[in-house]
Amino acid sequence: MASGRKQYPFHLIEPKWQRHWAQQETFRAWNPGESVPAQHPFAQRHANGKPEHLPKFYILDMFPYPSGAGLHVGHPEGYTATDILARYRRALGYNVLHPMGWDAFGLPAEQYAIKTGQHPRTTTEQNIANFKRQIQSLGFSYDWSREVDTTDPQYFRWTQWIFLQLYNSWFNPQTNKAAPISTLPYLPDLQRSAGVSPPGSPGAAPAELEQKRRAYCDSKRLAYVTEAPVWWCEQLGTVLANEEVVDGRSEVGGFPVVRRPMRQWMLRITAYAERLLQDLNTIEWSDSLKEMQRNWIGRSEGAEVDFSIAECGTRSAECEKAIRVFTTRPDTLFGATYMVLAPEHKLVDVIATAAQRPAVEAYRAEVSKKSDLERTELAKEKTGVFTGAYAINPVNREKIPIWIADYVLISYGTGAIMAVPGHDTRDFEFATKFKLPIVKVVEPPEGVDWHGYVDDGISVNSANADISIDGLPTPEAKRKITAWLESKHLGKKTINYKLRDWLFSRQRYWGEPFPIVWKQSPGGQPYHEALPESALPLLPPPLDDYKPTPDGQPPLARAKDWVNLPNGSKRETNTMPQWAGSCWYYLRYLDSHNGHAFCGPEAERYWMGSHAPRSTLHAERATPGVDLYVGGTEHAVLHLLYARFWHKVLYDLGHVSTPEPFFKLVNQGLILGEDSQKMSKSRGNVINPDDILAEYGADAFRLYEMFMGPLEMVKPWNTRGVEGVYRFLGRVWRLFVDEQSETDFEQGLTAEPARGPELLGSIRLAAGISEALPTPAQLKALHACIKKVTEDLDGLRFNTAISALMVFINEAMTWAAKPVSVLRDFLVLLQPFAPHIAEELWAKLHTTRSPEHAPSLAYASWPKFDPALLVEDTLEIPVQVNGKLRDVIKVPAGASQAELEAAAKASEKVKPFLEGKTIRKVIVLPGRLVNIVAA
RNA sequence: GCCGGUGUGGCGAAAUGGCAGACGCACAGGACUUAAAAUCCUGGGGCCUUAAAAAGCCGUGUGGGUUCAAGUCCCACCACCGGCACCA
Repeated sequence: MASGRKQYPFHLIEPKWQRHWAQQETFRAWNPGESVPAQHPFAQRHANGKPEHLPKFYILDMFPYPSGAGLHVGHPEGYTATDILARYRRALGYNVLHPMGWDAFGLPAEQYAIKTGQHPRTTTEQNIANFKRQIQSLGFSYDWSREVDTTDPQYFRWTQWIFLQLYNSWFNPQTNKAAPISTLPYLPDLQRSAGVSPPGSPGAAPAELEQKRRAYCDSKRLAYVTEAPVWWCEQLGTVLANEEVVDGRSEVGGFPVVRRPMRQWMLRITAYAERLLQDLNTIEWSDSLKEMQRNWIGRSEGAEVDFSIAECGTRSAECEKAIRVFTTRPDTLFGATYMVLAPEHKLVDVIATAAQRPAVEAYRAEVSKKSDLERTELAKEKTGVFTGAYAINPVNREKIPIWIADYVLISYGTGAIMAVPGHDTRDFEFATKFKLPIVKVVEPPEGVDWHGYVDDGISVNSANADISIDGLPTPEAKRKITAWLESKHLGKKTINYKLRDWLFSRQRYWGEPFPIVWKQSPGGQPYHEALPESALPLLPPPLDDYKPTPDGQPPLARAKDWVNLPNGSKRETNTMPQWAGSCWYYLRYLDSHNGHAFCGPEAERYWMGSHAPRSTLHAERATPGVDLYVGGTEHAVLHLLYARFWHKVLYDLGHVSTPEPFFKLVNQGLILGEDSQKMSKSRGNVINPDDILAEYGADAFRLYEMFMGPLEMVKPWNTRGVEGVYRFLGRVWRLFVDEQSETDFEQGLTAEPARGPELLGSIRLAAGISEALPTPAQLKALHACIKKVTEDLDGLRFNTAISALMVFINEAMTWAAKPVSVLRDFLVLLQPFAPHIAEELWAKLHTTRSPEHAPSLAYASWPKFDPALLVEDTLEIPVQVNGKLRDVIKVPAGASQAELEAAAKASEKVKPFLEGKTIRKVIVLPGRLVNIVAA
């Protein structure tokens, strides 16, 4: 790295202030009711202000997974942005909550444990220590007293507690809210109380009834158990998450994985699909992010339609029933010429004819071997098999064949479709391949081929004795046919979502154990039961071996004493996924030491905004929830959807007071390597923040990451650019300090490096700095800077704010006399971006007192800009002829339209362009521009 | 295929519909220096012309349009990045 002389002694300044802030607890945020010590800078700033009377600002970073690789340059990007805003809001007078913590459960620590036998806690603690050191060396203004660690029993105690809230709740479709399971009406109870016996069980035994009731409750809980296929990797001896499986092989090691059904815990997030979708309209997230969530939720409106079975392979009672399909295009029902069931559909066994059964079985076997990935990858060529059975199209009574094909998914809709090859791309491909009839029921616009035309048009060939939708445009046709189907009890309007319930269990060691035990009913069936809240936290057992058992049981199953309880019940051996801890950490920060609740209600209402005083400091509305959340796009759906889901459940149950957790959210853009490629070890283009810090210091590092470009943009790293902002900080330093004392300092430092901190104090202020009154030009430069920096911070435009600071410094470097008042205000503006150098220079400006007693820059008031100072006496006005720039004229600031027009016409540079032409029109914008239209 | 985003000097970028390229990097020339580093000053989109300049013309992915005026608004396209992807 090419670099000569140090621009300024950041290596002494930065640790000095980091220590100072830590000792003073400068950035501690105060909860309602807390008494602030009189000597704390917060108390000095807000002399009569109790925390609860101040407007709050909650600014949150996505907490990191403390990996062994240490901090990446992407982490400080978002962290610097939030830190700048946190410091800015403090200067404006807000009570700012800006916390940090660790999302510390996770696979790497567990895999390291499997390899070495070292407990994941040890690895995790080491990694956290390293992350914390790195983050602290950047001088962020976090309130470390609120630090959370998801693997701390005092933390995950409440993660388990929230799980119990889910477990003990059901979603009431009447109120559209979660409610305690005790409020769930149980049908047999109701029937009995109404004097009606449940059919077929006049004298049901209490035990049997109890079992039924339990099964009914379990079918409604927000946390429930099901058999679901998971990825099992034989070589790794573990189960893998979807994200850990790439092209049918494990991401680590590249070993084959297979689907295997296992008992799994699920969370009923689908119950919240509509609210998760609708409430996106109430929060300020980027359009692209909202769109991603909308797509993930995948709402589509349509109809369910019943097709009766005409010819069936067996004589089962099932054959009397209908096959239900979901369609978004009920208007094309007359064009349904065949049906397709997913290969896994329950009715396939029932309807397949003897002749077709071997082919059907073979196809199903083949499909079951394929992963979802293969199924979609091989999507080019459609495959499928005829079942031999027929159904009746309910609108035209035609007999249509029933096929099975893997392009129909069992997990969406009803797992069965009506195929309309005329107007659906996939059905068209399939019908073409298997020579099935294709008919036209939608008339496309003039000149468009109707074959496979899928957009809206006019219905044709769509009438029977009872109903006709011919001639209707698609939206009306849909409405009319759906109403008709409902009237005939053949179908009904339905909404479907792509969103699936959340698979919530992992077969891992390093995660939160479920607070659940399994018991045997008298009949021998196992059932689950929640632990009481008093049993929390439920700690995982100590183990020597962190691998799953040879028969595929989770690692916790190895701890026999832990699993088998004295009363004969057994513990749940699955653990929760890493998402669990990150679903609610922003709530724990509010009251992170509370031993009685996940968060105290007062702290919750204050910081989440529902009871916070409205801000009189800023022209904006009080925001419900976290005021600003910054993090990477990689969490656009999963984390941000899961957290919103949990928050809504807690809201329904009265534990939190806002329906949404994160009011405003910004995604920082990825930082690429110097070669404009994604940073990766294999490419060798990874930038280590520690190296940059050692070379240029934290302030330059912070400044550079913000100066690179807009926060949300993807942008390549350029270490030369760091040198640029580093030079800028050097100019700031030289503006303030006396050259001779600086030279003496350096010589002293070379002789006795150990005396650095002491020598730092010997650097004197530059001679030109005085209490003199600023000149109008100086005030203008300062106030232009205040205006620009303030507006840019409000708009999160850090790069242009920094350029305004540079413009100011470039001008101030030319001043012989430097008024202290101007320099002070400048330091307040600089402080959020480069806090260490700003604090050091601020302390030097207060030399009358010892630096320890100087008012803290961290709580200095943000300067207000005075528009009157920015008014110019003369203005430079561009003059255009026919929209092309011809001259720039100088006019007095108050020049009237007529004066401007006259001055423009008088310009020697403009005249030649008006020669021989007639002036048609003159556009004069006073103070801005003159445009002469001539022809 | 669908959805979202982005295209501006050698590079990162800036620009309420109103002087395109602020600020910074890299580069070139100069000052200081025995020399270097550091620092300071100056220059710079392209074309045309010229000894040098001035003036002029062109210029924000491409092609149209709206407007007195378009990087900015509208229409159609192209390229790149991100997400989803047989979701009926």
